[in-house]
Amino acid sequence: MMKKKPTNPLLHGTLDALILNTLSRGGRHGYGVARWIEGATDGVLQIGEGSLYPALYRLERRGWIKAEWGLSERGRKAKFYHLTERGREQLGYETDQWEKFSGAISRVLRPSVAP
Amino acid sequence: MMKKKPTNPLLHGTLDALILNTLSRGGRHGYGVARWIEGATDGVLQIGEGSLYPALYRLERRGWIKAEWGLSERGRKAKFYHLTERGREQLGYETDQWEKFSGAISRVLRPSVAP
DNA sequence: GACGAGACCTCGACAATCTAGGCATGATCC
DNA sequence: GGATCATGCCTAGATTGTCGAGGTCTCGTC
Repeated sequence: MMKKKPTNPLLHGTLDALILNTLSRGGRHGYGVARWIEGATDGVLQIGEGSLYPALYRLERRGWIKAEWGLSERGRKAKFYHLTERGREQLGYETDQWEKFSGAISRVLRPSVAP
Repeated sequence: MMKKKPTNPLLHGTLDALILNTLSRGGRHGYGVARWIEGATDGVLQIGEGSLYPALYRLERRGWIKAEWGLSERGRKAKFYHLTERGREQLGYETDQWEKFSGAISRVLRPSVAP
């Protein structure tokens, strides 16, 4: 059977860090952030727009990113985001958290590695 | 500032796999599963009972684990769970998913690793 | 006989994601 | 000129899973 989960709950909580990290490589508009993450992971991570935009607002509300309107490479109006100083700190914190927890989970899930 | 998230959203979706994996090492009662995971991760992962028991019911409802009452080592009545055949398949599936997604996330968050 | 730890259970709140829509514009192709 | 697609933004509602805070019962110990 192997019931497939309807969605992708593993993304839970990591989307913030993914977006912050993406923006730490240079400003990008929202749509571009999602495309970049998909490309960088060979399509493994798919960011739906219903997840993307709420996440961007959340990050902006918390002062971790800032937005300004501009024109995309293709000549359409687009909202460009860039990391703030506090956003960069937050990225560091969340990256640490990710390594700590994902490491712990991996050690349980993939046992029997000789020490 | 580095606002600390109230809870631990990284656990989202991985708790099932953690429980299934724990039970794949031998039957255990619910309380013992939580204690084992905490011990195996040096306390990094803490499983609250408000997360634990709902998760166990979920897994049982889906046919991945089965329960029977018994007596704990300390002589108290306890519900012992063990993996079913479908649970073992599911564990394989979820472990694969975890490696796939956590690998993708790690590659984004920790870039610049020479190939 | 009080008290803590073991072991179970449940309710309500909450946070984050997903589904599924909608809008507008520019490019491409028939 | 019209259809269609990709780009780019936005939102409402449902869903899911975790968490906090409560509660019960029993055993062992002091």
